[in-house]
Amino acid sequence: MDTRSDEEIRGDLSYLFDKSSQALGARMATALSEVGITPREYCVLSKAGAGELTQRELGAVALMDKTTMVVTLDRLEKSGLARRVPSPTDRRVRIVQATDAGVRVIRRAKVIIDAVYDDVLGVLPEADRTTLLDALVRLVGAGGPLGSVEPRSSATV
Amino acid sequence: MDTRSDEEIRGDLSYLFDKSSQALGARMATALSEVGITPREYCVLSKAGAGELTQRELGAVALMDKTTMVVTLDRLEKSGLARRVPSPTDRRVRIVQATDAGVRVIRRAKVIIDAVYDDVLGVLPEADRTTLLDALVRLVGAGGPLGSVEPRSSATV
DNA sequence: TATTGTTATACTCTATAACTATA
DNA sequence: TATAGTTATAGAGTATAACAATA
Repeated sequence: MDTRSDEEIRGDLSYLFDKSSQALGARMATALSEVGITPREYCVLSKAGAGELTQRELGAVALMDKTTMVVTLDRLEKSGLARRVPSPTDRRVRIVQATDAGVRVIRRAKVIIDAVYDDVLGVLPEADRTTLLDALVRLVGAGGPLGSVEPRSSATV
Repeated sequence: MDTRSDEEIRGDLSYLFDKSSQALGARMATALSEVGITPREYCVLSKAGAGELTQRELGAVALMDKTTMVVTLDRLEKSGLARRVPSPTDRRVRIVQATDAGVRVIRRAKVIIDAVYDDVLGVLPEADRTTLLDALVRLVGAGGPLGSVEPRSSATV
């Protein structure tokens, strides 16, 4: 598909990141379809777990809009993997829980995901793998050039 | 925004790639807006150059659908950065050329892009930077686990 | 008056299908 | 019959605004 040489794409950081993200996402979607969920559904379902979080909190953790959360949960509920439980203390909010079937799916999905990671990273020598992951965390993590801005203390502003 | 620790996100390769791609894309879009083009427009315009490629060929090189190419070129033409020239040999096809203004914009954009790359990768020690880029090329390049499949010789099939 | 979750709506990006004009 | 480019359209994904129920 790509007609450029390895040397050419090495200088195109945007392409390297975009392609990595897109290709891994596609692989993951294919692999997870075996257990009948999408990567986004796994993200939500695995964070919901036993059920401590409200829809709003879950949206905050999974970095998605509350309206996106609604449609995601609609699908998870329809396929019997999650349920919305009314909060006993606040009748506005709903706690999200993975069902028993949902917990089983998460467990199987986790195995699949780890296998894909191993398969992808397996082409790299152990030392390079460590450097790659550490470098990405450095770039993307708090304070990094691609991470969210650290909330400064008001004194520095 | 992200409430997880560095140790947690280190195990989430999908997140690392997605966030890298998304955050760099956002930074790049902001930086390039200074010269009035989007990353996608830069991609097309820089590959068009003096004008050797048809719309279809340009779409193949830039990895985008011909209908996406149409709207991208419509915008580039409207802002005076590219033009469609009828091919002298085939009246169906159109050669895409960057205008003089387009060439100037590409040149300025290239400086901006390199500055962003330097700024982002600058937080890494030189050795780690090399390992990171080499590793990504290995993963994404031809034959890698996230790359396009090499067309095998018919003998091996 | 503010908040949770829902619905309706719109916007972007991208792709599919149908069309035209050529070959 | 096939191809280059265009148009129309539809599908994801995501976001904004208005709304109902509740605080």
